[in-house]
Amino acid sequence: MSYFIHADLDAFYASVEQLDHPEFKNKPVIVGGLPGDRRSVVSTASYEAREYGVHSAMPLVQAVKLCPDGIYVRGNMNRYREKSAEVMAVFSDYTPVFQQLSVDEAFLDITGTEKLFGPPETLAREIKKTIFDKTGLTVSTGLASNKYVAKIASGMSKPDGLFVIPPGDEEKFMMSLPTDKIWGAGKKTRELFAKHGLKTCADIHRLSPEILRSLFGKALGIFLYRAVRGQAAEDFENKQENRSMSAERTFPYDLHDEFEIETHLFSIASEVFFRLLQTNLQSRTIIVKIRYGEDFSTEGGRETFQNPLQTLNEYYDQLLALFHKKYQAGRGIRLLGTGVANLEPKSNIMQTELFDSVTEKEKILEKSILAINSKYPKAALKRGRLLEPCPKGL
DNA sequence: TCTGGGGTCCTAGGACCC
DNA sequence: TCTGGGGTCCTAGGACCC
Repeated sequence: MSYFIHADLDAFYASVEQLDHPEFKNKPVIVGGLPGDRRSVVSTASYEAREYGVHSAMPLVQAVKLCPDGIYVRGNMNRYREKSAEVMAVFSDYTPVFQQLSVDEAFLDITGTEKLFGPPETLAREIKKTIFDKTGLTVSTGLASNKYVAKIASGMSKPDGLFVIPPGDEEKFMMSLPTDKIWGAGKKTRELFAKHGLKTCADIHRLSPEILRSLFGKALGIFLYRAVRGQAAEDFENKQENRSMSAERTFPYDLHDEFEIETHLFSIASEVFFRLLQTNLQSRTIIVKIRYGEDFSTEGGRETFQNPLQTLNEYYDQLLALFHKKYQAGRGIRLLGTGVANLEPKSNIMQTELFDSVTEKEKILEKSILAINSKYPKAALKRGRLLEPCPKGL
């Protein structure tokens, strides 16, 4: 028999803030921005703040209206990652087979640990206690025979709970749930459920695979068929990683000025390229993303090349060309983004042959400049080329 | 309400080749 | 002439997750 725990930290960012600032304890803490920040969104609300109706993804201005006396902070990802690492280290003390899903949740495969740690439920309680003792954070947990059901169970144990689904009860448990508990069916799919009068998982359970496929499409249809039977565990078993890398920025006021637009494009591209350099990956595809202010519409563009990108100069050249191909000149820009895709492990085979020594020197120089820029971000914003080609004969 | 940022996967259609 | 089918690669947009 297999056993999985899904563990999910409660109101993670807000809890870390309360931990680091004891005066925030038992107060409504909202992470995501300061009152007055335009176009921000709530990232995490403490349970005290949720009493006011504040929740994740809510526009910050609305949160301020609901909870004017809340404690607002922009947040500090580095600190949250640090705390996350402490938690993950505890998990790995109990099982080597654990899968981190995001900064605040993980699956633990505890199959076969009974001799060491006792029955699964006992172990789940011990893990919760250890996390709290060592990090001061509370964690919601679900225990089941597969990951999917464990994930749903942990969601129902919030906050600071443990929800156990005994082996054999997976299908019965799923059937008892309303459709909005299905992990993997979001807003649009729930609208479809409503349209077809599907209120509970049992309603979906009655539909044949063929009907599900015709209503929801191939992949989603099959997924739903399995999900309501408590069998959808393999769906995220082999999630591919490192397929793309991107950065984007929403501006408090729409951009119109070309110089400003290009400056931001360069700055965002530098950030992506620097992150790419810190991996052993390379990319042949660049992506641009533009969101217009007036109607919130978003457009993308992408281009794939024969050979992997070598330098930031090259990346920025191509990006700028692609941007101007897609941009509807004159419209105000709310968001700019760029990224690289088709990531693959770096191969050094062709490089020395295909690329001349100028490119090699350029790469080395760029690398050190980007490293300096990341250390002193104030000095980093610089439009145009990082390095101009050396004029001939000088 | 006026809608972040960083990801993954799916769908549909076009281009191209055999 | 007036048009198959499979495979692969690519693009654009969208759904979803945390």
